[in-house]
Amino acid sequence: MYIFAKMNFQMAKKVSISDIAECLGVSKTLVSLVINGKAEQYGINAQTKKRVLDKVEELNYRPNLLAQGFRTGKTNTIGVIVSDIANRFYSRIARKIEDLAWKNGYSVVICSTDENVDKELQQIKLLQERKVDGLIISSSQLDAEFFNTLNDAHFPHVLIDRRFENMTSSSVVIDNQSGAQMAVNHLISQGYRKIGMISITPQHISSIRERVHGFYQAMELAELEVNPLWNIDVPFDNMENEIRNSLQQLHSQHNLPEAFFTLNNNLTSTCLMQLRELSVKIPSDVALIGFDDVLYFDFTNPSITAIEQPVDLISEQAFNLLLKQIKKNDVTKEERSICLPISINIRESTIKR
Amino acid sequence: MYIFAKMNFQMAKKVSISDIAECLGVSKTLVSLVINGKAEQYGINAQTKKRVLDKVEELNYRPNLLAQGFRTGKTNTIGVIVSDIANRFYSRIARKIEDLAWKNGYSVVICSTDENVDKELQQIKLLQERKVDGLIISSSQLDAEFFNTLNDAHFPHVLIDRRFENMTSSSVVIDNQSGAQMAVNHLISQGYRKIGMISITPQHISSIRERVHGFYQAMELAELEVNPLWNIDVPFDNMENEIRNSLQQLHSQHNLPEAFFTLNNNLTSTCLMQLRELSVKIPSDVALIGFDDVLYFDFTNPSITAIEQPVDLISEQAFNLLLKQIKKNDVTKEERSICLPISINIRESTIKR
DNA sequence: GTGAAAGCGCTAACAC
DNA sequence: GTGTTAGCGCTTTCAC
Repeated sequence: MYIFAKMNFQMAKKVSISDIAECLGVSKTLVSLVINGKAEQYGINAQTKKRVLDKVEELNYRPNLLAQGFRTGKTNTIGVIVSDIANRFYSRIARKIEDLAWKNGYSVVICSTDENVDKELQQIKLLQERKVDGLIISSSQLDAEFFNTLNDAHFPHVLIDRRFENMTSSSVVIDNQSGAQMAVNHLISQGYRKIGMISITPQHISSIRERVHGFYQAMELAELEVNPLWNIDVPFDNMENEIRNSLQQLHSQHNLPEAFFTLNNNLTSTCLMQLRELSVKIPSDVALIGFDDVLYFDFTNPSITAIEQPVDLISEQAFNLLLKQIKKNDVTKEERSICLPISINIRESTIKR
Repeated sequence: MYIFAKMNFQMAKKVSISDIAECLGVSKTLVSLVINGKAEQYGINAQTKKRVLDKVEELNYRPNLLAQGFRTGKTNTIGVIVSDIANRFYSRIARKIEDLAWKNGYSVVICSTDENVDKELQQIKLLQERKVDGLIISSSQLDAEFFNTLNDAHFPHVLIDRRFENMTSSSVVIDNQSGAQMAVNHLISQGYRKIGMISITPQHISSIRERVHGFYQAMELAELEVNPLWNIDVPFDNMENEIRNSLQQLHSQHNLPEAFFTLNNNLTSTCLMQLRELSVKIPSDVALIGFDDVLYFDFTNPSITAIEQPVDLISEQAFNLLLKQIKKNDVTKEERSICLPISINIRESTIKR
């Protein structure tokens, strides 16, 4: 098999549809129809069909994908736009999407936005010009209006991880609010009362906003006070320094809360590092729970409790929704807005001894 | 800027080069030449040029990239093929390449092979049919002959991370042998004598083979014996179980070595987990050093000593080599084979107290 | 059942 | 300096 494939490869010369036609003394049309599986539909003679197919095999014909794409406007390529493909959450999603795409004959073009709107916009435009058949996108800071326009133009696309109010586009997100509540309630059940939160700006990103909302709601329901000093808000591009400074200050004032809830895996890792640096004991001095679980939270010191997102499911649902649009199947109002449940992995960082 | 870009976006109708030509009463050729910056070269009147450019602006003309690609055979797209884009080493490389590509006007198509030769071959073929301008590839199990053929055909490509003997293609790898020696020597300098190695099959992958070789060489130079029982060799797809079993057995026989050298970041993580599971103290019972450093080795328990690969540099050099080939600049025999130095990050897991 | 021909949007050789 | 023309490889309408 391997050797055979390799041979095929070497031979890959440029044989076109008209070469086949000429060889066989038939028309290009016929060849095209057979190749595209429309033989039956057009009532083409079974023998003729076989002759074509055999010749295709013999000459090892491979269609010129560019010509095909040019002609049809279809490229069998989809675009994936996220803030940073090196972030573990997104790289896992990308991997899963790539697998599904491969199985369905699609290639995947990847773009990282760095949470930059202009870059994101340029990337969407470029991908459209490249005539990708669809887009799966975790949008930084565009808005409902923008995607609605895209939707009205019937350009297949699915938003993941983040979405906008009053948006008619398809989307797959997770239940951020419940996730945050689950996190806070777990802390409360362990007896923590003074709870702080470390979040990231820009805060209008829906996933962040909903997590923040969930936090406040859970605190309110438990009739716990939210101390603004314990709510640390850091910018996307200077996380580490800002977290260090804030924690140092609280620590020197002997004013750390009993627990921190961090809003994504990067914040969690950074927070862990900085607390260790300050020799703050986890969880005895300060407990730590994070949104978004990653493999290594299992063997850090201490291991870290985290809210887990169903990465594979997100990818699958998003891909299915996209494929549906590409195949021109209607996506009903009910189908197009998917919200998936989260779960919690409880580990040492929140267990009171 | 944002609003403006959005407006442009909405307007994106299909205006072609002949629309411009017609509007202006000039020929398509002229428009094409101006747009492609060949006005001077063809001695085109500055005024005419301006008229064209203005019209392009006014009508918000955007070239049809598919038509362009079809005509020229250039797509401003490069392919990146690795074993698994969700692996942190590769996702970081992909990210860096993507950045460089973006800055140079290229898009990136990503493919994961799962170390499967047939899949890899199919992907290379597909990308070639899609007429990507070049390929950066960490090849699983192809061979020098294959890539030499590719090279003879002047298809731009660069191998990273792994390469083959007698290969004429460009490649960027790291100094695996020295890295392994550095690791072993560090262990020796800390007083460890009984040193084991955990490696992965298929072992003919050059990076793995070289690391193994470096290990043996360093042991020999130090006149230390290599105990075959301490050399654990696990398959790519069943790492975890095999490592667990081997360690359990050695542990129950009270025959663990004083230190383990693991050949990639996955092996390191898995080994750490399993040793912890067995309540083996690191480094007092067994020390641990890994090839390939990742962020979180800094805050595991204990933190882990590791050989660091210059990820950004690998990406940069590979991209530059690729660009050079795409631009038809000669890559000399000296330039085409790059081997980058590694470094060591010493942490708790190897420090004898 | 099959073929002729047009044309997608662009580039480039050649003509004037 | 600028225009004419052919054609990349494919799909698709329409004619026979």
